[in-house]
Amino acid sequence: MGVSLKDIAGRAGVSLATVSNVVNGYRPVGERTRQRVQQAIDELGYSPNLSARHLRRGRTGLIALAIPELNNPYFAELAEIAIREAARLGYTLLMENTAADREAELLLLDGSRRHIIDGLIFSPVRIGREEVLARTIDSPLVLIGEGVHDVSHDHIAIDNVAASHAAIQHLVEIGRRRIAFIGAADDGDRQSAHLRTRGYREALAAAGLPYRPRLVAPTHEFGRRDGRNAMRDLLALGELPDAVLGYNDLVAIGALRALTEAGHRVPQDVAVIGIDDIEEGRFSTPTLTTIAPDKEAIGRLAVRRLVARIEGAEVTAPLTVQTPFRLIRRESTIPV
Amino acid sequence: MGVSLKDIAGRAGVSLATVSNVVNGYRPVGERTRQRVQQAIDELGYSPNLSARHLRRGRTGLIALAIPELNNPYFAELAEIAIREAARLGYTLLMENTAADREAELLLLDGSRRHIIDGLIFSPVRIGREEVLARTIDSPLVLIGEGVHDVSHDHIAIDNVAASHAAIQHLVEIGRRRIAFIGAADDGDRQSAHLRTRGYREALAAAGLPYRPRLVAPTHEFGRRDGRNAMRDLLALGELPDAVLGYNDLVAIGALRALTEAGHRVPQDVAVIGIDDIEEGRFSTPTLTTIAPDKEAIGRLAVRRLVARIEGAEVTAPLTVQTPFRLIRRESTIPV
DNA sequence: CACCACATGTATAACGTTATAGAGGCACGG
DNA sequence: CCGTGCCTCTATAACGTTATACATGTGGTG
Repeated sequence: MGVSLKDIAGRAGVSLATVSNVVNGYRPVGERTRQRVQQAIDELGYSPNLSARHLRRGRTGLIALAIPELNNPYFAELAEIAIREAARLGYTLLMENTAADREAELLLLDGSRRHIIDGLIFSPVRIGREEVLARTIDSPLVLIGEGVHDVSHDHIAIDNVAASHAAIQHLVEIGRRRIAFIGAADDGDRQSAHLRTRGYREALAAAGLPYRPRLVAPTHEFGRRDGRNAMRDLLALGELPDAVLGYNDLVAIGALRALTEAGHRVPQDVAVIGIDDIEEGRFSTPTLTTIAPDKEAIGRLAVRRLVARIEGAEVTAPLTVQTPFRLIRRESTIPV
Repeated sequence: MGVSLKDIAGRAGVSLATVSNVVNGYRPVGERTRQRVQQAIDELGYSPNLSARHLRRGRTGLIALAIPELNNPYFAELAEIAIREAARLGYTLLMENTAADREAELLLLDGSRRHIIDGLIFSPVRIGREEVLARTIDSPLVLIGEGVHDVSHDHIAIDNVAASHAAIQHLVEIGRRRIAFIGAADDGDRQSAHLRTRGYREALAAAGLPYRPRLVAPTHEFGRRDGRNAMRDLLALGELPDAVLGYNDLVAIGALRALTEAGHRVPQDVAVIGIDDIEEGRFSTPTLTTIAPDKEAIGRLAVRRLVARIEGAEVTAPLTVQTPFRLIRRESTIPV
């Protein structure tokens, strides 16, 4: 089916090895033969078989980015950045969706897909430290997000505790006192939800505000629907907060919708803030105040680190980086 | 580095071929040996090398979905469906982003990535019929979207003319008369923009309404920002429509934002409708009326068709399917 | 003129897998 | 007791590539 080196060699009247040398420039080739070979390549439309190359050389030039939610624009935006950076470094980035599924995450680490890529950038949310450590890893792995800590891999994430702390601090500064948190952790499996809950509690304590469990709404998933439903439940209970922090922008947008539907004015009656700075929040009504992680830094750093590992930085100790974030004030939060 | 068949064979004290037979069940293996082999596999943690398998067998079990805009939730939602369907059929789907870039689209067809996947679902927007036809394709290709027509490949899309026609018809039915179109085609390269523009014009004509060029705003890209800017320009020109059709939901949401910012009430003063039915439109304020393509059908059909080709339906003639769509009324359109 | 360095090309052994051909053992019918 | 067939298992040749070792020719140097 495909055109192979052998076909080119036959056409150009040279040996197979010479064609290979022309293609990858591994060894010098005379100008005349190079031209003949090149011409044959152009005529027959040859492109190297990646599987065979990988088998022989151990490299494909492919890396993968595995994310838990394809539907979350945060990851789509991150992926876009990572794809660009990978291309800049001569790699192709493939996306894989684990759909926040435990089995899918495990399969990613053990599975045969590992054999086809040179390295993996992985954002685990359902498996823990032990499970990551237990795997024998033959190709480089860079972790992103707060799913796992203290493992012997490069790890890039924002400080989730500090991020939600900063969000609450902003709400406190504009005079809010009854601050709800939508999208808290309801069981043990999503680490960043726990961390953001901690930041929420710490910030309340720092501001001298009481922690009211009835203002904290756990959700199982973290989409718009979950945010809306949780907010509705909170309102149904008769708890009207004067501010709401969403686990992420999607949850915040869901909460925003529930508040609007119930006739509460945002931001006058209730201020709303999210985390992620997805583009959607710049176009919602009202526009959404948010904590913006430095996606550019996360995406680029993850790719660069992975490529460095692939190209032989085994000796270097695993790197743990906390990328910066900043508060972006928009219409959804104003002083009381 | 990785564990290979040879390692398992050594451990279990059988031949390499026997291990292979245990793994793929190609030939019967005695119960006792099967167990020994299985045990060795479990102990050493073997997983087959996909590159080698591909090289030998010609199949990887990998298919790819190449989309023009990762940031567009429409494609993310479509991808999610396709990934599920692929998994159901025993395939893994990889996503690739062409970023609506001409070079990237061409590379996809010629490039060496083709060698690593069994087939490709492709939504081209920058290359045309001739360029698709000119490629010698060695692995199956299914096209989606309206980028290319009448090529000798399976092709799945909605009827874009009919879709925008339906949208305009709805606006007319609720009494709107000055209907703008944001996100028209401004040059030759995006086919679906042309088609949707045509549907707009045809529907106006059918309703006996004049076509006013000043109400038609072309954009180069089709995101929220583009919709907002185009709408602002329209307003700046003093053209206040009583309804707006966006090329897609993102453009419509951008237009919505521009209208809100300018103090116009949606839907009372201006009705807004989009195309795509992305989740975001179910949570915006106001929620967005839209033309909903059957994403489930498109995603599943594309994958099934591709898998059928991979598994040997070469004889069958190329299939062209137009998937259905329907109008979903939400808050952004009410009668005058 | 023998020798060596160097530049260029080639033959070939892997990489890990699967499919083909065939080897060995055993039971059964003639 | 031999031929036949079946049931297991094994040896081995590919798949397309790259790296190593080797072969050839050409020019320069002692």
